[in-house]
Amino acid sequence: MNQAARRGHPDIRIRAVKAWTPEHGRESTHLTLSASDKAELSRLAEIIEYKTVGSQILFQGQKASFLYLLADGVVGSNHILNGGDRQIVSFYWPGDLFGLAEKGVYVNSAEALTPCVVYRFPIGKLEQFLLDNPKVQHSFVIKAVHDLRSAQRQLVAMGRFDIARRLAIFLLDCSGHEHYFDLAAQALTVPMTRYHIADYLGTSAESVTRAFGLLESKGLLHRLTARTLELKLAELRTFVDAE
Amino acid sequence: MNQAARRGHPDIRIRAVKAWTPEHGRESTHLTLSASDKAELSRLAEIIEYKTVGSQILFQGQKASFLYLLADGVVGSNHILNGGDRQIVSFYWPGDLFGLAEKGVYVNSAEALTPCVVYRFPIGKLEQFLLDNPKVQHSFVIKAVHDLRSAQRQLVAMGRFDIARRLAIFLLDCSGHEHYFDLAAQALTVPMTRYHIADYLGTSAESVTRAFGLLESKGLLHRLTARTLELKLAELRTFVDAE
DNA sequence: CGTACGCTTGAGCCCCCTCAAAAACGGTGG
DNA sequence: CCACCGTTTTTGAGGGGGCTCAAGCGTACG
Repeated sequence: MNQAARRGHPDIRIRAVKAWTPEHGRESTHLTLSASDKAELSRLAEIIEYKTVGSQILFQGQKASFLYLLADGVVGSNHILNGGDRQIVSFYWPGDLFGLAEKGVYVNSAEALTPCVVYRFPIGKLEQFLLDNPKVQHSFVIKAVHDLRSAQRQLVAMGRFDIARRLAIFLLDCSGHEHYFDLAAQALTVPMTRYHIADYLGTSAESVTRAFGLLESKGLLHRLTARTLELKLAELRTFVDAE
Repeated sequence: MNQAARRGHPDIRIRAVKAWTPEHGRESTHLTLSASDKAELSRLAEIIEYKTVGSQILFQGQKASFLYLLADGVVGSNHILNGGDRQIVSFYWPGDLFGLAEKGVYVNSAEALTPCVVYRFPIGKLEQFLLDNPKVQHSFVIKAVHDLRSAQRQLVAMGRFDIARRLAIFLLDCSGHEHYFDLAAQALTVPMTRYHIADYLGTSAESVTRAFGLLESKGLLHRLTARTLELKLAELRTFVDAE
């Protein structure tokens, strides 16, 4: 078993951009929960650590008893088709919720792409807590809407962008996550393999490599190693915007 | 102005499949709201009719002041890119919510594909009502999660299915909406043009036509007219499942 | 009855997929 | 510390699905 109970209590934070509230001043990337809400939430949950890369956290088709909040690490959520093809539906970063279900059954599997720490909430207790705490439930609405927007953005990318542009968007997304992007050096540490990226972008690992080659030849990034990239954020953005 | 106030109060229903509740017996396609909740909700909203096909209900980039509940008709929600390309992010059917926003601004435009009737909720009032009525807010969580699943399903289709299969999935989705699918005759009345379908499937109108041709040649459907199709549901499903 | 829009069909080309294999990398044990 | 081995990444060649451009056809509406 590659999971273990823990002592320390990592912070409970939910990563989301607000839907209906205009932003004044500096953007905040996380929702604010009161200290007591955090405390009560953490009392509902179990903290679980997945120490080995590649651990399966939950399985498509399994009875859905828990909702997961990622405290640390990166998780990939994928859907397997009859033919065996795999589509990664989303990557999750610290502060994200995962364990999407339909009629009580998980819709996708979830795999740890790095060592991970998660809060695991029993669905029933969590639902009751949310009904008793409308403000917290409101945060969950915002989070769901946030994830819906992300999915739609990816949908637009899949429908209208070629693979180089999809990759550029993906890298820009990654660059938004502090722990994996060194602001000083503008260096991104990509936590996933070419295969994961390919399955996320709806293409093949070979095409991902070729797209990296193209972006590099255009001077939009520089490969220090296969998994550490020096990004030119502004140039990548104009490349994407040029459509 | 192609909108007008109305007398009658169409039913307030939210179309969604539950996330964490296993289904016992017959599936219900809509959430249940109490009569009093419905009454209070309808008091918050304004009923608006869009009588002409092609009416723009809201615009990408506009300040988001309202959330819309579709009571009758079909709506397309699309995102326009710099280059002018259009991606339809979702079709909405009676019981669906639309008007997705980020930081107080609509992310997509919404267009009436048929004459439509909508409930228009002022966001501020609606949010306050949801905070005061946790059970109703819970329904909105379920609905957001439902839409998230739909977006992810479409993502899988875009990433892993060829155009004929995407079209088949789309037609199967359409066949789930009573008003447009005649169960007795197994005849679907498609409310959108080839261009709409193409922009939804991430392809071109020409390719949509050719995909129709392929499905027809395989005996999975029969075109009575361009917009009325006799579907062989079971055959379409096995075609999709064969991947 | 004409015109605009939606639908269909055809021809040519390009992006990207697949198959194949080499090169680079990382971890393990001697 | 180094040699070995599996995995990951890269490169190459060939073929096909789908895009674009173009034109003909059907149909609804003024």
